[in-house]
Amino acid sequence: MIRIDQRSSTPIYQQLVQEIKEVILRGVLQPGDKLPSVRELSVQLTINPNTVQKSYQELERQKIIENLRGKGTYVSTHYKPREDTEKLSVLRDDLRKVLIEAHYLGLDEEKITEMVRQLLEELTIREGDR
Amino acid sequence: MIRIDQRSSTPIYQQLVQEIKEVILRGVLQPGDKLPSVRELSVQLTINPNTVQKSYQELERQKIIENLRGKGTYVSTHYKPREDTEKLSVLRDDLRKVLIEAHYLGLDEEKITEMVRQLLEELTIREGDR
Amino acid sequence: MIRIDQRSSTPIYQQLVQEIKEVILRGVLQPGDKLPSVRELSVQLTINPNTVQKSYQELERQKIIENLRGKGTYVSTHYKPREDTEKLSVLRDDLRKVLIEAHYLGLDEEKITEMVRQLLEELTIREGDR
Amino acid sequence: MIRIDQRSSTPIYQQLVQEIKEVILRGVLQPGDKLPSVRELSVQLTINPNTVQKSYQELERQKIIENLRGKGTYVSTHYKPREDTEKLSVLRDDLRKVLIEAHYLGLDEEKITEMVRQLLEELTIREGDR
DNA sequence: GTGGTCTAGACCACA
DNA sequence: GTGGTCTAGACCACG
Repeated sequence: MIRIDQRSSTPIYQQLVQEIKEVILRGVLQPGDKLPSVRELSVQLTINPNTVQKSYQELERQKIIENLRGKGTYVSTHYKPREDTEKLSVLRDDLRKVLIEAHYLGLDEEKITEMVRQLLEELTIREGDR
Repeated sequence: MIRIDQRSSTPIYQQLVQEIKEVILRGVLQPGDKLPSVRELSVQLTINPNTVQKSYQELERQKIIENLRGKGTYVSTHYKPREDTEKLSVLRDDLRKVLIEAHYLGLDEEKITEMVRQLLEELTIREGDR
Repeated sequence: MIRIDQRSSTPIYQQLVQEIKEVILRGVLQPGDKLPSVRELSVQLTINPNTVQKSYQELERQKIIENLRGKGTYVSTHYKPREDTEKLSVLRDDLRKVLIEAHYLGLDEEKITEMVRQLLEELTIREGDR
Repeated sequence: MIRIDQRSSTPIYQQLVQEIKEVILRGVLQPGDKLPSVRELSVQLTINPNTVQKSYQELERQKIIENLRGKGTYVSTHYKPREDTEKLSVLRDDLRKVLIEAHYLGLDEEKITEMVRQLLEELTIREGDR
């Protein structure tokens, strides 16, 4: 369900954050669901527990998951994006970078728009819809 | 014309690569135009010459600029994007990341699409069009 | 009357100690009053009986409540704060932490003082006064 | 300048965060000043570099300090507290806890208010004022 | 020389 | 059994 690329230059803990966010967004993990324990996941992915820990803490900081004392970690039931103009401006910048890159790879506007459309569709297939 | 954020977590040399690519894309620098010398630019941006050097090397590797020995560095006159399925897949992944992030910031598909549209427009205003 | 936040990072048993202290301070529970049994309270708050037990023990250690064997747990009738320079110095430290935090949240001295005043007022409304 | 209590139950990294915040608030370290490097401070305090690192990262997250790529860590020059109702409510709660504790230590309102006044005074002595 | 990441392994508090 | 903290030691990217 979750894949880590040990060879990638992006830190493992960030990959993991990313993957979990995606899994939740797609509805594979729903609000209230239990995530695997730190130890469990570390064994499964053959990475160090501390690394998993770091990812979980980052996700908790973002209010996407929450820890229930001694019971484990769960997908937040009440995640609410809050206005964050700074993050929004960062997002815009990241998007700009990607679009510039796309141009240099020879994609025209049409192809880019199509790729966006496709990805958005992919990401919004909820489990419940199946 | 070019701005570097010393506090950003993305390496300065990568920021610079990014900025130069954007400047070229927007037509501020056109094929055949001369880029500032490493020393010049390093002074102007108050960053280490080695850092500028590294950026120029990266851009040269990508065939976006070229160095004429003793004469300086110029925007390539013959840049041609080539099919690169690996880079394309990386791009797709980066785009996916941004879109996931957008969702968690509370943007719906409409707002995302609009943002893409806006950025694409911004990026394709060529100097020549003015 | 008593609220526990399972998601909070402060241990449940400490939250409970805190809450009971507050309830007594406000006079909702008066000296001599009976506290709910461990079992009762654990059911009511849907927490582990061991956790309630731990809280009661802590409160007993602080002489704030007392256990009459077989009869239940009662608010002490003879609580007397005793000079405890160590605890006082801990308190001072905790207060300092809060005040530093307040500054970093942008509160000026006036606002801080006002907040203290308000809270003190809130806390000293006794049931008997109603 | 900074003291860590290895025996304390509060994590070292949190103590360090706290201490640095206080040092900055008192003006011993001013905006733009360089903090000791991770390694340096870890040697000085005889704690693990990772622990210092964790503190620095937490402070950076709070925008109180910032990292200048390869040059070291500096006190932010443009810290601006931003409206954060959630943090404010946590602060209020913490303050309430302290005040309750104070009552149980036998302090009356007058003494509490006086202690607050004293601490506020202590904390707002800036280096520049000396 | 600076911080960022990761591993291995240990201990502890909490429920 | 769960996560939280800490240490020791290693490697790496960046400037």
